[in-house]
Amino acid sequence: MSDKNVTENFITQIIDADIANGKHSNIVTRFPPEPNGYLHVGHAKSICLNFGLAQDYQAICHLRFDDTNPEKESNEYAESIKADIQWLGFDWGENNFHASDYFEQLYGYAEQLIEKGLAYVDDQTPEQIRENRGDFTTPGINSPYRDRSVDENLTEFRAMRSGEYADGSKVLRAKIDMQSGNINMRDPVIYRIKRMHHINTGDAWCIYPMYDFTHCISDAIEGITHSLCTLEFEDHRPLYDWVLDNIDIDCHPQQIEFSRLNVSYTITSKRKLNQLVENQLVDGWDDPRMSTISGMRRRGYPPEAIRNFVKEVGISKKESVISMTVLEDAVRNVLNKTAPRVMGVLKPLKVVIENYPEDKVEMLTGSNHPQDESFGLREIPFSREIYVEQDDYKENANRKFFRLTEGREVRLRHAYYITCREAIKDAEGNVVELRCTYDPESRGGTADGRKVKGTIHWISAAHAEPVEVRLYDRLFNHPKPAAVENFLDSINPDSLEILPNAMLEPGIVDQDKDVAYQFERNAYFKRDKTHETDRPVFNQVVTMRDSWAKLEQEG
RNA sequence: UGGGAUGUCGCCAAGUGGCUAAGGCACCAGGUUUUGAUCCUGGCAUUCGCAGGUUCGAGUCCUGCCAUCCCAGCCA
Repeated sequence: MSDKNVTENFITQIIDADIANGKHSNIVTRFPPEPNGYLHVGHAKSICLNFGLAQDYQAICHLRFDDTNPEKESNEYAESIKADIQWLGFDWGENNFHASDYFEQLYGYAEQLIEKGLAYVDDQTPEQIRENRGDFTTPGINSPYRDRSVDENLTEFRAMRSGEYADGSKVLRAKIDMQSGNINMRDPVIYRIKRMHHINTGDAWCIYPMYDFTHCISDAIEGITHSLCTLEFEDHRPLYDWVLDNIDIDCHPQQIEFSRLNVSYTITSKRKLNQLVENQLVDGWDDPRMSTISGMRRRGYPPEAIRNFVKEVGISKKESVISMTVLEDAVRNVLNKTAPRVMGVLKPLKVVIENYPEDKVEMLTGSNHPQDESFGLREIPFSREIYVEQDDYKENANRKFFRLTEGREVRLRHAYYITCREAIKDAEGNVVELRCTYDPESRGGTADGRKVKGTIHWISAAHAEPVEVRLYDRLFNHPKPAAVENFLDSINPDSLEILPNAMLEPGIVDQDKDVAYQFERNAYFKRDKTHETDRPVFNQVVTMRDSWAKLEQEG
């Protein structure tokens, strides 16, 4: 991969051309969320694009809250958005703006449109406006108020601002073309009356500008050069341009649309995500199974992995669904290089090594990363009673099973060769303990040239630290849950598996909370936010590739 | 029988008329390995939605067709 944040795409080509031909000396981008919810992977794409482009061109990217509809906005959301962007590794510096910072200027531009005869106050009811807008095949009908005089419009609009009219009783509309094939151009509403407390301007206003009027002007005020948004705004671009062409402003940013990011087996609709939270189908917005940025953070995804993922996926105008495996691969790639290796037994099975002295404890040396010596070594206690993974024993196993079964010898990672002698079962026939013997000459895991195919992980029973481990699977069973009639029907009932009795090698529970570990042969894990020293909880970040699981499934 | 967009390998995605159609994921086959992990090697589109046409030469240009997505909030 290149050292750029954003690989070449049709947008960088436009930018390069604009710089080459002198249209711009450099770029200014912006990420413009409405603070009405939590950010998800889809937003991550936009953040990585806008901030990444700014870094690549040594330019700046603004964070602008698109707060024109106080109905759904809150400071809590705004704060979470900032935290998510920072966590992803981006910095807006001094450039945190709000559309509401421009309310006064916006109002001025609205009066300007009125003075030019390009906007009018409409007294029709919302229903009348909708009816007269027409539909895809029927042109709209001009409002009876469309030809009010400039003076009357000015008077009416000022009265709207000063609070003389009830909410919803009047709107300001741009006078464009009720016959347009593009419905956005059929005299779009640009101001509405809404008596509502605003998170930034309080009760200063009772009229609020609409997105289409606000966004382009905000971009222009800030000197944005390239205004990047998603495909559904393609139809709005003529309106974006119309507004800027018809007010007195000397900056005209270029709106460019790209396709949204969809990841298979996930959902990115704010409404649906909210439903999951409301119905307590997940543990809040940051549930590790959620596609929210806070969810991925809690899960343990490294921000670098998300950045790499977005970069890998690319930018285009094609509607697409990216396989979740691409995201997981990005996570594994980072974790493989950064995660210290430790041993953790998820489903413990006790093993007694019959020929090992009862009270002996010896310290064995293990490497913290087999491919990177800089991770150093650690001492691991070994004793007569250990735990191994339940799945590492199988009765009547065939030759392909390189693990424990009666009479088979395996290597204990960093320790000794042991041979399984007998499985002890309870009354129901469940294997509850293994009796094994070890080869004292094989300390460290090497012996005479005997070939032992299998190496398994283990933990000294007396030294094991009990932890709760949470395993995650996809939240939905359907690759495109949003396409299912009722997306809740496609929820995977087994997306969370709690293992309350996992065992971890000593010395890990109190380590740095920001470290993700590889529990060798299992998966990558990271502390959950609820983790306490006396009640440790680890989340599975992502499994490792498992070709054995495939073989086993095939039989 | 409105307007806007998109169609290159199972999923993404380069390609901007001229050598054998990049790369990643997935998949398959080998090798190394004290993680059935990692790593390494090799295989994975005679063909670019379809049909015509222009050209010495087309995924790239033209015409027609087909498929899919978005738009009728006083949401963004």
